[in-house]
Amino acid sequence: MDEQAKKILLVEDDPNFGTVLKDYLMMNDYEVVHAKNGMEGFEKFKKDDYDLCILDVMMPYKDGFTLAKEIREKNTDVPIIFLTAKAMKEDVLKGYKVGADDYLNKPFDSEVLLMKIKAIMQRKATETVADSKQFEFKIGGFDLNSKLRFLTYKGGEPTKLSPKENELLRLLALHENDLMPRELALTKIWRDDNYFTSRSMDVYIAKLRKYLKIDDKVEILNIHGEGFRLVINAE
Amino acid sequence: MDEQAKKILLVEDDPNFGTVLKDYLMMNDYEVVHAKNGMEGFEKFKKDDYDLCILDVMMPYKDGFTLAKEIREKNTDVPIIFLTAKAMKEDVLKGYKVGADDYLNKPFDSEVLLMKIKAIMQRKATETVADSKQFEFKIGGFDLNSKLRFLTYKGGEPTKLSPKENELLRLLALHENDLMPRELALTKIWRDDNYFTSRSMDVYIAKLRKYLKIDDKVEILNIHGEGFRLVINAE
DNA sequence: CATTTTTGTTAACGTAAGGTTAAATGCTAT
DNA sequence: ATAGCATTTAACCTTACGTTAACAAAAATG
Repeated sequence: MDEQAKKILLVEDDPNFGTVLKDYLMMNDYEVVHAKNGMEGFEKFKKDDYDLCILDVMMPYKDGFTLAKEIREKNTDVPIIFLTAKAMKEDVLKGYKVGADDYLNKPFDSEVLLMKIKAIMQRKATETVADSKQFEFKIGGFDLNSKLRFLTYKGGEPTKLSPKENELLRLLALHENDLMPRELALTKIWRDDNYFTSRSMDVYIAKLRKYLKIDDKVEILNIHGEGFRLVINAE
Repeated sequence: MDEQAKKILLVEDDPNFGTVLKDYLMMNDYEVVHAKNGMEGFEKFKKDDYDLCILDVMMPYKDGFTLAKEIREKNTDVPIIFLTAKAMKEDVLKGYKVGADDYLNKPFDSEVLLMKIKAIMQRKATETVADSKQFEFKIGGFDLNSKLRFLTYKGGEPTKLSPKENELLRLLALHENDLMPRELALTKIWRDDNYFTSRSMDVYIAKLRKYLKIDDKVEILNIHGEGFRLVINAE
């Protein structure tokens, strides 16, 4: 079952600490690639697939947040853990905006890190099955191809969807007939939850409703203060 | 499953280091041919098929980059790993867009090399199966002979394609009706991913579209921010 | 029922990506 | 050297996206 060693990209400029951490992780059966700065980290990231990234925040050439942002552009799903020097509130906040899964203040207990890693891997393992690999949805009379980003109604001309439209509709479809919390879309798609992103999301809901209008069995309902619900009515 | 020992061409002028490295690789079940300079390296390369080349950069008679370029002329697919002295900055390397799969700074950890080799072999293994050996495609009313670089429409006069046109169309055809990521073409064909190569690719997309225009069942669609899709519509 | 909060809708704007064309450069073979 | 390609660079244009703003409507609050 637990076939393949999970691969971790560790980006840490302090050579001592980095090596120690790497060894520790490897002792715990992870495959670890160690990059010494953000620049190198990104190169390594591009070259391979990783199950987790651990990024130091303070680094020369390219700090951890910038690196995370670049990584996110290429891959929306890799979990990221930040290592921060002190409990800087802003740092933490900034980290979550980029879609961090966790953060740790240095110095930290290595066992805690290990637990966090395990938890994240676990989460990903169960998430992935249902979520991550599903790209085709039947939504009433529509077919959504989420990989190629198009929406077809009864085999007619496909409508092209923008990335945001596509992700939002996909998320709604994953929660078909169920509540899709506002906050979920904002953190997953917009990676930030504030007044403006929320407004932006509303704009996209409007766009989707327009697309879906031709099928009156399909509608997006609002649940005030909670989120939205993609409803597919029977014939 | 893991049938044949992978064959590695090692070109390294330092006899001590070269021998040690060769032995180390052979201990890890690779078949290794060791050449002592670029000249000899190229001779050996021509004489056999290799799964990987490891080239020292600094060598008398013919340096690693020059050798790599010659190798590339004969074979666009062999992975190449460069061994460079620590002093050399990445900037210097970037000038040589030979399509290296990786770089290693001497002195390096032999385990790291081994991991890189494994990763590269793995990558190639999954890529190669479907891809590497296919040279004829039916694209709607067209026939593409990718070996001779001919594009024929309904048995008419063949159009000659330039190398880049040909490779790009072939890559699109390999992903027929599916997304062909921009980045894939840039790394595989242009061996570099920047503003200009990207622009260049667009120019070639335009050329291909012009060729394909006579058949209105065939079109190249853009998926904004992702890549292109060669669509072949039914009758 | 007045007021605040949340959502709906449309349009405008800025930025980035892609499309097109032509000129400059590079390459190869004569 | 130079003619004839292939390819890249450049400039310029168009389209696509996403955010923001402004205003309207609906729902909650009290």
